[in-house]
Amino acid sequence: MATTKPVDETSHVYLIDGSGYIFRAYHALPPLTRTDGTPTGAVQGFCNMLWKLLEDLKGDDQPSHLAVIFDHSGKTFRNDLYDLYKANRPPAPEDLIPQFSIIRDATRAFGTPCVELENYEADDIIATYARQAEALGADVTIVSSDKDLMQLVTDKVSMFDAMKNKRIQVPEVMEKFGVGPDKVIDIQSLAGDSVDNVPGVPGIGVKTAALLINEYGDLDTLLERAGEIKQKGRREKLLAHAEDARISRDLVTLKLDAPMPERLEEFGLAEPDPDVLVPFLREMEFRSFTRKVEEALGGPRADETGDATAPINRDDYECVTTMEALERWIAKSFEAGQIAVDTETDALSSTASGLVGISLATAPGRACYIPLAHVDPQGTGDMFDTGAAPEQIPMDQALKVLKPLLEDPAVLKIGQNFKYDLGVLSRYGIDVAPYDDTMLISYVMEAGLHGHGMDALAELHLGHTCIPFKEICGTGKNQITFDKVPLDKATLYAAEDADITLRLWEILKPALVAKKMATVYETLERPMADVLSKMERVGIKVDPDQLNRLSSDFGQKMMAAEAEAHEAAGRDFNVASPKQIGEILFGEMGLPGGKKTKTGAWSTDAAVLDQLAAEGHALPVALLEYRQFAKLKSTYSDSLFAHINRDTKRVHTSFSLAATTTGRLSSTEPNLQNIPIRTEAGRQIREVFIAEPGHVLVAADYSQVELRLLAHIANVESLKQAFRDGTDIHAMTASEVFGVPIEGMDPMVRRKAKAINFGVIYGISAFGLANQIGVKRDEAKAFIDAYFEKFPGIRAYMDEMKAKAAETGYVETIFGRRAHFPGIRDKNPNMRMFAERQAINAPIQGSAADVIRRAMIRMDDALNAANLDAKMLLQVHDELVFEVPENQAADLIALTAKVMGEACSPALELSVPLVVDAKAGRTWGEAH
DNA sequence: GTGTTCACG
DNA sequence: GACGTACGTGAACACC
Repeated sequence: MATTKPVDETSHVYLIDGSGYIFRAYHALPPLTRTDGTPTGAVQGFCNMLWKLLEDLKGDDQPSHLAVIFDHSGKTFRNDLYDLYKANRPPAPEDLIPQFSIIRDATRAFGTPCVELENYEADDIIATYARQAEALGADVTIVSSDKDLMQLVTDKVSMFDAMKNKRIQVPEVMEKFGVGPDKVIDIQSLAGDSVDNVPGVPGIGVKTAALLINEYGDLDTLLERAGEIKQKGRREKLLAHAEDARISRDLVTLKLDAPMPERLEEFGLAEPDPDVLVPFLREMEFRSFTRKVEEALGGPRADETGDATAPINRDDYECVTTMEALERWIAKSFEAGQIAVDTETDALSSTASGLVGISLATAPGRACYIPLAHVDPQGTGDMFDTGAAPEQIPMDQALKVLKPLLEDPAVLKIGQNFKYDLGVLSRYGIDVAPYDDTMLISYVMEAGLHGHGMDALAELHLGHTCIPFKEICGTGKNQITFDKVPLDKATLYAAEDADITLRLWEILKPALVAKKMATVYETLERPMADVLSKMERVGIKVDPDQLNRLSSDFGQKMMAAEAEAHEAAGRDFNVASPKQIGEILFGEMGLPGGKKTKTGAWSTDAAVLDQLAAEGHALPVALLEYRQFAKLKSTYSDSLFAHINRDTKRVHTSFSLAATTTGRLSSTEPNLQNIPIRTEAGRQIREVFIAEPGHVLVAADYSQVELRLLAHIANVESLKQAFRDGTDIHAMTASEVFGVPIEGMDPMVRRKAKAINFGVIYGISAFGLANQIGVKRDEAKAFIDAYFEKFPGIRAYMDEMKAKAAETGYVETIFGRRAHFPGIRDKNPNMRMFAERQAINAPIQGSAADVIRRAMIRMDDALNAANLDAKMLLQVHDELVFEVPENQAADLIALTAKVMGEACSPALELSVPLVVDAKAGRTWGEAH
């Protein structure tokens, strides 16, 4: 921060014209944006200039005092003098506007006073301070190249053009205006200024004005004696526009008695505080600039404890191969109280991989790798392998001493995507606790802004590029598993992961608290790692024989459909190629093509083929048939079979906690959240998911959670009442919108209302609704209008979410989870409208995600308390699937209804009931 | 690697 | 007045 120090003859006061800086910075830099979409180009340019100035001034010209002065937004007293003043200025560019206030923050972050005053321009404040400093005997430098300030130049006051690195003193002013600084005002009054819309005298420029002033002495004398001028044109112009010249003089004359918001003495120069400036620059994501500043301000503050942003030095990592060294690291870990932990395995799946090694970090830069199951890198790995494995601690011995550390309640274990490591270690008998997860911390704060994998976070927060996995293990068919990586290379990679994780935690955890997102993290995210890790490990049983039967059945149907398609087309072609299908249908057969894909190719999706089939063509029917069975076979029956775990004979999906913008989970390898249910053929896949003998599957799903939450969030009394009464909500909507009684309602009318209800959740548009229910666009629009008429609260909700997103860049769920939409500020209207629909949908979808997360987190304790041997297997957004001994099914159904139904309390009292439908069956299909 | 299609909520 | 649009995912395949 600036200090207070008196101004006297020894002082040198620097006054920076901030507004001039801003515009120069804006035009000098490309339009950078931060990851959240905030434009930052001008901010960076400004920071660069300010930093460079401060650096350049070290030495002879070292300022004693320094301040940045800004124009205040809005009108000034000059507009009262002349209402056209600066009237022809175009408005500031749209992406500059949000940067004005950030630049003021930047100035303060540099520890530099930041001055502005309502009703005055920066120039007036600069003028007032300059004269005051001069009167105290100080030297003054005005950092600006604005000619309007040249009237202030004296032998004590000079200007400095930071761009051209040029000092402007009396001779330079003389050169520009042809007169001394004391006559600059007179020149400007005559010459005017088209940029500021100062009228001046038409036809008189700087050259002529200088001539006249040098002849007549000053403006007043000139105007008095204008009649004496010989040249007719000049004489008449001056006589006619004398008043304009006087107004111009009032406009260009700088105030020397502006009120001073701060005393000059308070501008005492001080070195920027790295603890303020560095975090600011980092938040702005000026990565290389941040590092530069860091180094200049005393270098990275790496000490014994290490600093998260200190340079990463992989040479300091230790490969731990003796018990003695391991004991040393364990002791250090207990001492540190918090360590980063990362596991290396021989495959990507936490449920089907062997532990290969563990890395630890006790402080930034202090990390080790403990290899446990590395083999000879040159070895073939088969029974003829004679190569010796590298020297390492036997796994059981190492785990025996690591277990107390990893389970110690006083030592926090920090991981990145820790669900993975929890799962691996759990299979080796270690239940890690307590823990933090940097991926989840990042997700809670910045969902929607960027990915949350380690590479992305390291790049973002540390400006560090991690060693690519490919570089260690290779790629394609030459890829090796981690246990074959030589220990030196493995150590670099593995220890770096732990090091980075610890550094990320040191940066992210305080930010989590500062942003008040710790509650969301603690109640909705962190516990989920445990819950999901357990579900993944349990897996779900599938019937392998049944899968095989389905695969061959689907295969036969594919072949039949393919033959039919070839027959209908009159030639052979690749039925799986949308490109060839398009060529045949819309080229050779000359059918009228409907939709195009976004690349301009003919669309051949199911909607298009359905349409053509309805028109009586045979080929699209065969293609639809083929596609259906090809999908079922490749994506489901074949894939599920391939995913059966060799040891458990079950299928173990992996749930991603930080993949979606809204808070939903996703499921991969295999995706068990999109198992078919809508068609008869597809439902056969569901029948393959079975329970162990003596057990049943129970599927418990929320009934219309999203609509219920919408009713609650948008506070629509009639909808809430309908849910309380247990009314059929779509019928009720139809009745309201179309004015028909619920009794004996036409199912088509109800279908339309249902589509509207869903449309609302998705951020409805007439086009989308028309498309969905097959009506004309204006008809759809009429439905929507009628809907909003009946439920004005919904429209208010939508407007509110759009406004909130536009203002803050994010929207929130009922439990405070945030979803960010950088596209909301995109200059492309389509992108913006897309972001608006997302912003409407996210609080609803995200709140539903929060609700089921709360239920899942409580479920384990609830099952234990009820003495049920049920296991939670899957989550499908609004549904939980359990496996339970047959005789406990009824109890489990009652329990799920209770736990899921009461998931919001006590944190929140929902104004609508949450209804849960639960059913038991021998297969997943049966449980529906 | 990108685009298209299609499975789910 | 034209433009392109329902929200959120993951996997397989064709094609470059």
